[in-house]
Amino acid sequence: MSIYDTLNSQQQEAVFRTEGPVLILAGAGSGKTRVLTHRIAYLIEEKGVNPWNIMAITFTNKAAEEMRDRVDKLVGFGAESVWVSTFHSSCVRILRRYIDRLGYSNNFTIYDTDDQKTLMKDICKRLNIDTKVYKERAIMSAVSSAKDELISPEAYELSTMGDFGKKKIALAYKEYQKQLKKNNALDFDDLIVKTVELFQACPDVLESYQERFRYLMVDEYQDTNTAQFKFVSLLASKYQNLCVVGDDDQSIYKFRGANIGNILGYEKVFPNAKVIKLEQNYRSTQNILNSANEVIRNNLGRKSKTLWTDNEEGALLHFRQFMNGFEEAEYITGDISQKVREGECSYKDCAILYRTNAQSRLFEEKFLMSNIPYKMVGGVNFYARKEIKDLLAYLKTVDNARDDIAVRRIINVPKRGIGLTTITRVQDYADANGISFYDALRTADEIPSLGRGAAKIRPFVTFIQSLRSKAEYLSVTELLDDIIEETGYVADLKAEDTDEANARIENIDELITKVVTYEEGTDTPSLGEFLEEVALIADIDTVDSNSDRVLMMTLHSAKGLEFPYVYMAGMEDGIFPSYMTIVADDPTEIEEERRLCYVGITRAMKDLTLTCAQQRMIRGETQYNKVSRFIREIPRELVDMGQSFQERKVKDIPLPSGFQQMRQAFKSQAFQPRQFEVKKSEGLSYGVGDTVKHIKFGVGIVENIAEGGKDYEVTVNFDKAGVKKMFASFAKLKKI
DNA sequence: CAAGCCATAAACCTA
DNA sequence: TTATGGCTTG
Repeated sequence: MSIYDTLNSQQQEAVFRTEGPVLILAGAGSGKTRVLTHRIAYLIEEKGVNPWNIMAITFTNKAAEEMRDRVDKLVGFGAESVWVSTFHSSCVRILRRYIDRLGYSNNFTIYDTDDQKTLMKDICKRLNIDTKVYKERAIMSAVSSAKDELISPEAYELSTMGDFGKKKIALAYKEYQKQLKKNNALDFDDLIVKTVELFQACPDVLESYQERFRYLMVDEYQDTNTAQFKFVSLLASKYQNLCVVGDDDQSIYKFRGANIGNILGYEKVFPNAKVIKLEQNYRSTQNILNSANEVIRNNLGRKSKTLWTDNEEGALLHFRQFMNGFEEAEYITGDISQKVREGECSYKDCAILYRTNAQSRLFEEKFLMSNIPYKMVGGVNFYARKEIKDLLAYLKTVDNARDDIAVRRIINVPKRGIGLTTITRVQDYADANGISFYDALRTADEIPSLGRGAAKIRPFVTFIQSLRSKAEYLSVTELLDDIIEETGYVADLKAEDTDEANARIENIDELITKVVTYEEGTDTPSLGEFLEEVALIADIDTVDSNSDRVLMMTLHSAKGLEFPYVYMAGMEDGIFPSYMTIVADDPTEIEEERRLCYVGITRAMKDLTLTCAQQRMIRGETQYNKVSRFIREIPRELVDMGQSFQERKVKDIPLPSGFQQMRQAFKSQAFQPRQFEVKKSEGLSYGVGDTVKHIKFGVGIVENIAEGGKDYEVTVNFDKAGVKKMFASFAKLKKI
């Protein structure tokens, strides 16, 4: 009995076919990670391949770690020499070694989205591009897509062909790359692009990596872009042992340049490719799987496959519609805490998935209120917080003073009386003399236009210089402590003594912890390596599967994960699918949303709840959305329609049958007054003279109720807030 | 010349 | 509802 006997025959085929190009079409939950890990084990143990010659590329660091763990368990020795990492960290490792061949220096900095934006803003100013007409964001995304497609600034310029707007972008693109190089910095896209450039410019480097990585495996292949594809195909072009695993139905990163053609056209690029389909699902119940199949069936342009499972039929899916987002959140949190209380599951078995991060706030509030432990993935990235970025900018400045963005970020943090005017003058001087911003600062005394300003700059330069010499012998932890101490960063926050300032201090403490953890866990810790690790960290990477908390995240972040109980919230047209894709001319955009829905449904192992709200506050405005079209695509016999929260609270109203309610939900236009009429008659549980409670204004007495069109207008005299008029359906008054 | 205040615009998903 | 930029004031 070998470890391979536990695989089904398709999985075995995928494992045993080690030579030549292989495309594994792996449906959701079909055990692809298992296949990949077993394949690595097979290569090492049965084929005698040196682990050193194997490379596996995953989507996130978390997935890489997980894969390494599993390979470790499967293979007795040598597993640690297998190169398992993400595209980005693989490329960084290669570039750290060879990027000098492209004229950068090897200690380059990595710019995150914020840094990119700062730089782009700068460039627009410099090139006199009116950011009212051409938004930095739009320019950036144009540049980014160009890079994803491996279009150089020069090639982009040629393609503009008299298009005035594109010409501006071409100009900005060119200047942007020039500045990056001057700052000795790369953005995320560059990490891939420059590696490809390196391979193309230096055949000897390419050759050495081709020899090293004789067996290549790429996970989540459907989300690779053109540049990434070029990267792997260059590496694989010598030995052709490229095994890619993906699912075209789970391609959800088109907006980021993912080229679904990479998977649909794989056989064209590698004509002798062996295609293997994994269609047996080991994760979900039949009901969940059938729903997913029915939804995704509505997409054209996909490789046909139908997932099936031996698992039991399982519970029906649940669908619940609520009056508003508050009730939706209340229901989901209540449902989770009930399940936990009754011992059905623990918190970590549950996940709430939503389309946009903004939807998380209501859940967060409810979780806090009901004392439920939770962890939110995404939102404002820890490393994007101001205080963290400030401190990191100090570290970056010490590490690479050519990084103008970092230097300019901290030159006046804390306040040193160096303002925009001074900075501009220094920048002009630097540009005129072809030196970096920091070098200009060092010679501030020689800049005539500065005048008195030069005196303010001097202490800053001295400070940085002393940090740099200390960096020679101090650990990263000590260096960071020194920076915090000398700048008085934490001391200033303490003096502020607001909740916000305290939260910032906590974040800084966390950063210190992270530095300490890093230094303890590495044999040869270095400042540069720490900064690099920080730059490439994704939110999902920090999720600890051991702690017992409810997870909440966007549908995108949920890819690759699974949970026994899944709640998909905000299932409304306009939210999911998003408004943008509904009004778009391009029908494939809806298809991408549908794939996202498919990803969401297939995260669930046992139980899936779909919820939506009739009205929802979006950026301070109330919107009325109809039930998501994706709900309609799920056969109703697979769904339990339940009773809405509203109706459960008002017991004396006879409940409509689930079927009727569903029909109504499906029929409902964006907003039907008739529906409101129903709510109106059943809604008010209070009358004139009753004491009521309002969520914000507190306790008050109802003075008047007036019929106003589709709603009641209630006048309440609040103890604290005074007399207020409000609409009954919005105010959510409770009789006490 | 810098710092604070007010008006205004903009909002998806991300390594 | 929040972030950004312009404007005013010290």
